[in-house]
Amino acid sequence: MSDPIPNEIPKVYEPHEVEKHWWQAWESARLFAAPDDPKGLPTYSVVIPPPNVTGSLHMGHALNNTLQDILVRFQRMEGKAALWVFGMDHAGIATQNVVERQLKAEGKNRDDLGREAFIQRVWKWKEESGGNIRHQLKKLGCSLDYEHERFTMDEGLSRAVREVFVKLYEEGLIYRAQRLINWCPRCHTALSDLEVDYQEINSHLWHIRYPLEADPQDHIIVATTRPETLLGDTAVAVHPDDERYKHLIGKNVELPLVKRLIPIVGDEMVDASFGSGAVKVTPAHDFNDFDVGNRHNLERVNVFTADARMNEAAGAFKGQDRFEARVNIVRELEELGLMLKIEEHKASVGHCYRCKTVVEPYLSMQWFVKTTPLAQPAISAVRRGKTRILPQHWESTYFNWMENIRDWCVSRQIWWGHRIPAWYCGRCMENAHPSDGVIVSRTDLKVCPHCGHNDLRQESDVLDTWFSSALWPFSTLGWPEQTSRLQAYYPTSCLVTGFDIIFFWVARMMMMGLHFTGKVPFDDVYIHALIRDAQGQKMSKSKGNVIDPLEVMEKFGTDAFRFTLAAFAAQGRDIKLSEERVLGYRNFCNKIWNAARFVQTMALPHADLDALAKIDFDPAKLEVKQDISQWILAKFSEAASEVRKGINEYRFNDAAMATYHFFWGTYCDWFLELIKSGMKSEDAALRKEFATVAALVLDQSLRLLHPFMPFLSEELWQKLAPRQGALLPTAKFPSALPASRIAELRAAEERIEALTAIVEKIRQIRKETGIPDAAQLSKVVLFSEDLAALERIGAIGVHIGNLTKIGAFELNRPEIKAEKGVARGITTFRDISVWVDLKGVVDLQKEKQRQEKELAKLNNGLQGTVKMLGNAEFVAKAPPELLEEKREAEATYRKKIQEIQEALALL
RNA sequence: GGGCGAAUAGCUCAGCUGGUUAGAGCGCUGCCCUUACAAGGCAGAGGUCACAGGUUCGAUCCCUGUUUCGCCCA
Repeated sequence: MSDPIPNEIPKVYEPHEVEKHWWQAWESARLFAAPDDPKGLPTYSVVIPPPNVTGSLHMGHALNNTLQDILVRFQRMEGKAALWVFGMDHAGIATQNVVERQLKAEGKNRDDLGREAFIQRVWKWKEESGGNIRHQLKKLGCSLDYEHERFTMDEGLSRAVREVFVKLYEEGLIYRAQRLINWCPRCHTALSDLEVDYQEINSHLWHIRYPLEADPQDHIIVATTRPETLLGDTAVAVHPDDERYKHLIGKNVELPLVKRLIPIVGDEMVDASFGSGAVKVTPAHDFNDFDVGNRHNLERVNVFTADARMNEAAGAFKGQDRFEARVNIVRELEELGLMLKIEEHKASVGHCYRCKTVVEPYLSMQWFVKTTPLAQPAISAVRRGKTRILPQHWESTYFNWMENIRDWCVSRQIWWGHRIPAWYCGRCMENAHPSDGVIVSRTDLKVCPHCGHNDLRQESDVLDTWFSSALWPFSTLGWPEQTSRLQAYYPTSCLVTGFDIIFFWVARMMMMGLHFTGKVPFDDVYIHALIRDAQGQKMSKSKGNVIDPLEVMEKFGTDAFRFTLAAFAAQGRDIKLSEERVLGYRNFCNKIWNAARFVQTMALPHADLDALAKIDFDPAKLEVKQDISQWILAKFSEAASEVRKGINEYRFNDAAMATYHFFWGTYCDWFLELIKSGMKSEDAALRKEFATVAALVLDQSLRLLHPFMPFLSEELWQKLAPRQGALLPTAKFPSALPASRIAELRAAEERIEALTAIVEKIRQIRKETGIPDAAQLSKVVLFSEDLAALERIGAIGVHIGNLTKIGAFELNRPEIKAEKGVARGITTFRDISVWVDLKGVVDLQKEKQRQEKELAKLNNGLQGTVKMLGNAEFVAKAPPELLEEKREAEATYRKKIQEIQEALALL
C-alpha cells in the first residue's frame, strides 16, 4: 500500500462528513423555508403527520418521511414553491406520563405541584428534552420547513382548537353526556374507541348459578368472562325466543353474594348459542349491557373506582383490585356451590394504547363530538374524487369506518392539553337556567354571561390530542386567520401516512377540514406499507427485533438507507427490512461515487467546461455526433421519464429502480466502458464530445438521484463543476427529451443496442466454450440481412474488439460459414449472426453442446408458435398485429434453426 | 362474525390495460485483483406463477370455489 496522495478522491464513499457538510449548506441557504407569498409560482404542499413531542425516530417515521421528502424535493426541483410543514403534537397522555414519571422519581406526584405548576413543568420538559425527532429528521435529510415549525399547543393552534370547539358546540355537534367510555385506570382518563388496542387473551368462561327467586333450589346458569362485575349486575338476559328460558322472562333471580333481586329480561342481543344462552347484564361495565340497560330501564350500578378497584357498592370486596376481586369472587362462588363449571376461553381484551393497561368500560360524564353529520361530506368528497386515497383499495377501509362511525369522546382527564373552554356557573345550575349552567366560550370567562355572577369553574378536562391534530392541515397555516400561507398552500397536495393511521388522521382531518374550510385538506392521500423485521414480525421493544434507523444511517449512510426504503416501498405491502438489504444499496452509493471519480479524472480534463458550468444546461440542446453519445442521451431521457412517472404515481420503488438500472446497468456498465477507448483517442473533438457527454449525463443523473440520495448527489454534483453557490435541491429536475429529438436519436440508439447485443453474444460464446478471459482471439465475422445497418455498426465496430478481446472483425464474409473451428451465435436483437474464429483455442465439443442446447430452445419456441398459428380460431380472432408478429417469429425460428443445423454439421 | 389483502426463483418482492422467451435485488455456481469501483467485472444455474374449476382463440393476470397466511373492524 502506498501512502495516500493529498487531494486524491478516496476510493470508497464515506458518508458522514458529506452529510453534515451539505446539511449545513442547505440550512444556511434557507432552501427549505417556503415563502409566505409564492409570487405566482405553482405550489406544492405537504404537512408532516405530526410526530409526537416525546417521540424519537423509528422505522415507521423513517419510511414515512423519506417518501415525503422524495415528493417534496422532486417538486421543489420542478420549480414549485414547495412547503413541507414541520411540527409536532403535544401527545397529552404520553407527555404527561413522562413528566409524572420524573416526579415520581423525586417522590412527588402532580397533585403536589398543582395544575399550573405541573403544566409549567411539562413546558420546561418540552423545551429541554422534547422534539429529539427534529434533529433526527434532519439527519435523515428531510427538507422540512423548520423555520415555520408548529406545535399543537402553540398560541395559534390553540386558538384554532378553541374556535373549532366553540363552533361545533354552537352547532350542536359537541355535547356533554353521562356515558360508558373506555377508561384507563392507570392514566386516569377516558380514551376514544380508537385508542384501545384489542388483544386475544387466554381466559375462562365461568358458568355461574343464579338462584331463582321463586325457587331458590332452582337456578339459571349465566356464562361470563368477567365474574368481578357480577356485583354490579342489574339483570340477567336471555334471547326472547329461547325455548329454554322463555318462561322465565319477567321473573327474578337472586344475585349471588349480593343477594339483590334482579329481573330476567328478554333481549335480541343475546346469542343463545354462546355459553349457557343466558348472560348477566352489567350496564355500568359493559358496552352491550349498557344498551340492554337502556332498552329495559335497568339501574346502572358502578362497582369500580377510577383505579379499577372495587368501591363501596362491592360490599365486602371493597378496596380490592379488579383482578384480585375476580379470584376472590370465583373462590367464594365455588364455596357456595354456585360455580357450575369453568371453561377455557379466548377473550379479546382492550388495552390502553399508551400504557398497555387493561382498559375498563367506565360510566362517566364526558364530552363527545357528534360525528355522523361531519362524516357525510368526508365520505362524499372521496366518492367524488375530490380527495384520492392511494392505493385505491384503502378507500374501502375509509368508507367502512366512516359509514359506521361512532361519536368521538374528546375529553381527557389529564392536565397537559387544550383545556376545554367550558365553564360551569353554580348559580345558574341552582336556578335551573336553560343553559344548565354550562357556558362554552371563545374567551376566558370571569363572570357568568347569564347571571353575571362569578361563581364560575372552568371544566378541568382537556381535549384529546387528536382533536388538535385533526386541524393540522389548516391550523398550521394560520387558520382561523385567512393568512397568505393558508391561501397559498391549502388545500395541501398530499398526505403521506401508514394505514394504521387512516382513522386517527386521514378521516378526522377530512371531517374537520371540510367542515371548517369548505375544502378537502389534501388532494391525495398516499398510504404506505408498514415496516416489519426480516421475518415479517412487527418491530417491538419487547420482542427485541427493533432496528434503529439512526444506527442504520450510522453504519451505511443516510442515502443508502433512504434508497433502500424507497426501493422497497412497493404499494400495499409490508416492508420486511434487514440490514443486509441496506448493504446492497450502500454498494450502489459506492458505485456512483466511483463512476464520478472516473469521470472527474478521465473525462473532465477534456470536457467542455463552459457548457457544464451552466447549471440549467439543457441536454436537449447538446449537439452530439457519435452514436454512443446519442444513444446515452436517449437512454437517459427514458430513465428520466420513468423516474418522473414513478414519483408522480407514488410508485417509489419503480422510480428508485429506474435510477438504479440506468446508472449502473447502462451508464456504468456500457457507456463508460464504451468511451474508454475514445478518451485515449488522438481525435480531440471525439475526446471532447465523449468527455462532455459523460459529465453532462452524470450531472443529470445526480439530479435524478437527488430526491432519493440527497447528500451523495450534492457532494458529487458540486465536485463536477463550479456551481457559483448554486445547490442541487433547487437545480432543475431532468425532463425527458421531446419526442422529435428522441426520433432523431433512434437510429443511433438501435445501432448501440445491436452493438451491445453482439458483445454479449461474443462474451457468451467465449465463456461457454471455456476460453480464458485473458486470451486474445483473432477475429469475428458478422452477418446481417440488413447490409446498410451492418455497415453502420461496422463503423463503430472497434468497440466490439475492445470489449471482447478480439483482434479484428469482418462483415458478411460467407466463406467463414464453411470453415471448421468456428463458433456461431445469433443476437436476439436484430438477429445478427456472429461467427467467432476459435481455431486452435478450444475444444469444439463444448461448442457442439452449446449449439445443441440452443437448438432445443429454438425448437421449443417454434413448436409453440406453429401450434398457435395452426389454430384457426386464433388466426380468425387475434389482433392482426399479433398475428403478423407470430408469423415473423415463426420465420425467424426456422431460419435460426437452419443456421444452427448447418453449423452443427461442420463441428 | 363482517371486511380487506396476500400466495410468482433459495430469500424478499416487481409484473399497472389478458398475447412477454415471466423480471429485479440479494443469495448461489464458475471465471477474472483488466489503472473508476473486489462495496467490483463477466458469464451462468434456478420458476407447473398455491390448488381445482370456469370465461376466452389465448389466463400469472378476469370470474367461482378450496387451502394456507396476514391485517383491520366487531
